[in-house]
Amino acid sequence: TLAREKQLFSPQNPSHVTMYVCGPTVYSYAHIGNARPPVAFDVLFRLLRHVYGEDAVVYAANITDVDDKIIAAAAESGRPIGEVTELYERIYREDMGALGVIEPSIRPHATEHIPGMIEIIETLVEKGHAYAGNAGVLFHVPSMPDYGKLSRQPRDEIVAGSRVEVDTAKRDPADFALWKAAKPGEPKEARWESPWGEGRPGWHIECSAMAKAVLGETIDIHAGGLDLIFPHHENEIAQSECAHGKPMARYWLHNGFLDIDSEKMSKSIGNVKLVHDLLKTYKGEVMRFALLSAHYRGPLDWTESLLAQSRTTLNGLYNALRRMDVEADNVEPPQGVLAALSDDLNTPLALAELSAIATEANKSELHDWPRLKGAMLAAGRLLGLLQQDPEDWARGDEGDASRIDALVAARVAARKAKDFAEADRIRKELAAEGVEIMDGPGGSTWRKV
RNA sequence: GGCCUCGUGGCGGAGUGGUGACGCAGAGGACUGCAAAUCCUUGCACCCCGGUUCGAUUCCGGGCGAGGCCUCCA
Repeated sequence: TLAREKQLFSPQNPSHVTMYVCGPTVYSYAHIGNARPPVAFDVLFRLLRHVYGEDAVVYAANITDVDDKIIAAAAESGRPIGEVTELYERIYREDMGALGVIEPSIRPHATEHIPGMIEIIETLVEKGHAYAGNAGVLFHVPSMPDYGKLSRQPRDEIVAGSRVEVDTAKRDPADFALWKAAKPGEPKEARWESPWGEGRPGWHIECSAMAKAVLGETIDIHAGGLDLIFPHHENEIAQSECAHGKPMARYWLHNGFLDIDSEKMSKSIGNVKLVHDLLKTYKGEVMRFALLSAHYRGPLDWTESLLAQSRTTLNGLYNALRRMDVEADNVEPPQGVLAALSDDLNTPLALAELSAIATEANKSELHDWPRLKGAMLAAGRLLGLLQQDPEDWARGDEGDASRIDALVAARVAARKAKDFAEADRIRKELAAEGVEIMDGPGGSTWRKV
């Protein structure tokens, strides 16, 4: 984003590659749009680990557990702040896990890094980039000559077109809060001692401090949603670079927005879809496939038809794996898939490559199965797909498999005896409960549709 | 107003200065007792207007259209 072009990635230290993605504020359930960055950059994490080695990549995704919204949510429900944040963090992790997101290397919590935040703010005050007032400490935007380089917002325009309320405490209208003085009535758990009295950190400083603490002053990759470019990431840059005198991140990546049925997801339209709820209807892997079906930088329109297509395509891929009933070779990911992902995470192209391998596999003979199955699974590992047992996938949520197995066996016997009326009757009976039978030369299999 | 994306066939969605990826849906065929699954075949796609070029969906300019950001929304 900073360069406005694709660049060749080269880490500062190939044995210690660092990436940071802004994580959730844990005060409620995550919606499907919230899931896009964790899923997209999970693929990046997997790719980097493949290229540089599992232990060489350090991925930090924070948990924002102090924030106005959290305070409000806690007050509203009458529960302690810690209880609210713990609950929603747990749900968040479960939801992301269901989408195939592997745990980042580090999950820093804002509340664990307050001293680090205070330290950076002190440095900024000392260096003349920040000043304290009654309401807290503010970053002085004009003190940074190249402020706005990420969003390319001319500073005057920020002020002229902004929705900023005139705040007399600010020396410049663009100045933003580093430290917010506690207001009367605010809960104890949301205030910390500081050189400027009791209060809590501003949003932006949290990420600056956490990134520095767990990854260092200059990180390789910083990523997040498009909407964070301004002001969040712009302000992170301002804080970190003014405090440390070096670039905060060498590469910035931002994912596009997710729409629902061609409309922006918003509470006012009433079309917000929570991951937690969607998981009751769709398998997490189907949702992940849908999320990866568009390039991460582009928009993604979340529709019923997208989900249906994703499910069908994924079924086909699992079908191919199921057919190859052999031990898979442990092979490198297919070149085409690796090349696609290496080119700015081109997941749609990678999925196309995967489909091509599946087609080849469906045409192949036994002696090619270990290699092709291995190739599909290796590609799947990079994408976070196809890691389930194909039999389990086919059987879906069907609990009583033995009863179905018995019926299928009875039908096989009927067919052998050329009693096709009985065979068709059994097939019809199973179809009524969503079980589809597939007859092959080697016998009959079934799957839950 | 400023900054920034994007506009590809029924749908999703890559990509490229010159033989129309891939998936879904549809049509035809093979296979099958019939199906399903699978395979094969099939689809006069690149918003409009100029320009550059032997040739543009791809490069340049201008329109039109859609969307995002402009102080705490991924």
